[in-house]
Amino acid sequence: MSDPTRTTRTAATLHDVAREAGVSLATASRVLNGSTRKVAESYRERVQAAADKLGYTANLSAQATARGTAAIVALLVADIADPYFGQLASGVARGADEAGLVVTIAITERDPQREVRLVRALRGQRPRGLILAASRTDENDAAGLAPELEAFAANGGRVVALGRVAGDIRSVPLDNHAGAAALGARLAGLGYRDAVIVGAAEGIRTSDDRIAGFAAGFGGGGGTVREIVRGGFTRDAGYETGVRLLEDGLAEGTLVFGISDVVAIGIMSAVRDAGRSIGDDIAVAGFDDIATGRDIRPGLTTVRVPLEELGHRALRAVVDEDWDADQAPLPLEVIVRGSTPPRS
Amino acid sequence: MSDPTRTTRTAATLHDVAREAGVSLATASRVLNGSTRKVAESYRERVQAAADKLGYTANLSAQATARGTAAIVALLVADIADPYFGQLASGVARGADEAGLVVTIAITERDPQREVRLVRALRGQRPRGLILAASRTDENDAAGLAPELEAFAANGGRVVALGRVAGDIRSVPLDNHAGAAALGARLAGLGYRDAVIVGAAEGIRTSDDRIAGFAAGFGGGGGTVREIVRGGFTRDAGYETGVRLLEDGLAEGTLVFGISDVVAIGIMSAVRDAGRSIGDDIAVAGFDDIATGRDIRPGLTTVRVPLEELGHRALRAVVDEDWDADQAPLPLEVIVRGSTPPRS
DNA sequence: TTGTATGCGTTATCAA
DNA sequence: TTGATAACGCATACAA
Repeated sequence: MSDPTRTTRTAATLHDVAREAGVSLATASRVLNGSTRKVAESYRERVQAAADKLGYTANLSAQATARGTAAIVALLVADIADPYFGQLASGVARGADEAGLVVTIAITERDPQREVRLVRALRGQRPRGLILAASRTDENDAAGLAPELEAFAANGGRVVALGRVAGDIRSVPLDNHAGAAALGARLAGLGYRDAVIVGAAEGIRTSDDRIAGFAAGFGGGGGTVREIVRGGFTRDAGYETGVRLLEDGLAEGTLVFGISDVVAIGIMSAVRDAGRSIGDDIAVAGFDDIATGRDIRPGLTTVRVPLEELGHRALRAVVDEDWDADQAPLPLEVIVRGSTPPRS
Repeated sequence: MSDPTRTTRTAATLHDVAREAGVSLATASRVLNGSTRKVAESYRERVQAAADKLGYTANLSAQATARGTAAIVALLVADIADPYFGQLASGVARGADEAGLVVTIAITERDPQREVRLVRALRGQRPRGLILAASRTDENDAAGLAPELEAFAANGGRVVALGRVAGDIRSVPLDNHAGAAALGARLAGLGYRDAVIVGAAEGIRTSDDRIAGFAAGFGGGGGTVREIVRGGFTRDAGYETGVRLLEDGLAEGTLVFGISDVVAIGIMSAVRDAGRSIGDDIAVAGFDDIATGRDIRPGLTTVRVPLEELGHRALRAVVDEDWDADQAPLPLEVIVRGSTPPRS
């Protein structure tokens, strides 16, 4: 304020702070941003005082250029309005906060081409890491995602993917197959004999794994998967698929397994709108255990995925130097609620 | 690859591209990143080819240091796992994508102190703008948010807040009061006479406005607000408050207005868990119209807030040069569903 | 421990 | 139109 050389329209720089404190740029840098603390207490105080007075905030971009890497982690999700990704992002954000990183978020809209473009753009930030939460499909490879990721990794960036992926990529293990198998077995044990699976398009690994797992578990328990229908990953896709299924005729006592809770909830609405009842008439199960599943009646039977924890782990995978690649997958738990009453 | 001076572990720089193309740094910069296009076509092509070959991606940090501002918009939300903020963020992300901006997200956890810290940290990115979606409370001012925002604005950053705020701040108008009043009037018209309001802590403007509006509308229609209870903004807060209300005794035919859908849904669960029924016994209404409200039965009566659009507008407010400060607030629409059946 | 000087990848000014 | 070159704000190797 007393310094006429500084205009109000420019944020205080480290230079300003150093001058104000009467020390060198290097010293100011060390006390304010440096990690190795070797500055005399008197200087330290003066610099701090000057920084406070000037309202100094380190210019992260400049820091990043100087250091060659930014304190950023980029998160790619299919749709941030989807509670699945919301909870996941929540865990990522928490971890980032702990690690002193800023989270940059990008929406793929489940478009592989778009995803590649986004990765390319995000690379420009030179983020510490890239977390891919979006469903990886075979199409992605066709769209040229792999080389982009490799380039990023080659430059010192860390790529973390949910579920397993090939290449030089860390991944947070999540055994969709086992979880779905446990669900299928449990429901077979409850007496269900006929099931329809509403999945996403073929090639989406999460969907494929869950379908295969459920079929295995349900079949192993004596049930039969009558049909596998392909829809999308959204609530509306679930609803529409549900409507179609009902039009084609769905016998009483049939179990419909939606590939995710969001889809399952869409199916439930379709069932109700068709005048059928959930549970004794048409049973519905999902996967993920999003909050809504607890609040609807009957409650949605599902497999609990610790999404927040999953996001947090993904972030740790970016940050941790000694990351254990062979860690145990996060525990999945079958939760039976009213949407699949015991069938005698 | 054929160039031995470039190691694999370093991303291609503009310098590399220029050298590869046999042009100057300046020229390369102009064709690749500059806006004013005045480069000979032959050069342009050569530069592009070189960039493609080398897999060049502009270093956004360096760009930001040079330009003094980053192509970033920072978004502050209370909780990204909350569908309210999820949808909002979705709109922001869409707008950012259109404007060529990257979205940085930070979670305030509804902690004013934390919010101030975050704003401070985000300022370091020198983002183009800052969108405050978190509920602004009077405490914020006490925690010193205002000076931080002013400093940001003084340095050319744009602050956008949801709802109205004081100072040199753009805001996306949202008439919570009017929306809640319309809801109250409508419900009074349906025959409800006694209501309890479950709000958030005093000082949270969104909550205060909705409470006041509802009271006005409901009272104007001949109803009486029996009680105003203070809880939180979460589903669990709604649930707990609901439990307490029921324990204290809630007469049949009472209408409970939750300050947001999330809260209202918590209340509904509490009502059901207490063995009471939603609708004819205890009626419940919310605000926001999140997706879940459509999928539960009975459906949740609410006020529809175009959240995605709200987020998009917030981003436009950051970007647009000719922003109309006096634009009409987004239209809010009362949606009556089964949770508030007509009462004769 | 402190300061000087150089570099980080871009942009932008100013000559050519 | 194109090309040197000086910023941009900060980190850091090296010298003092």
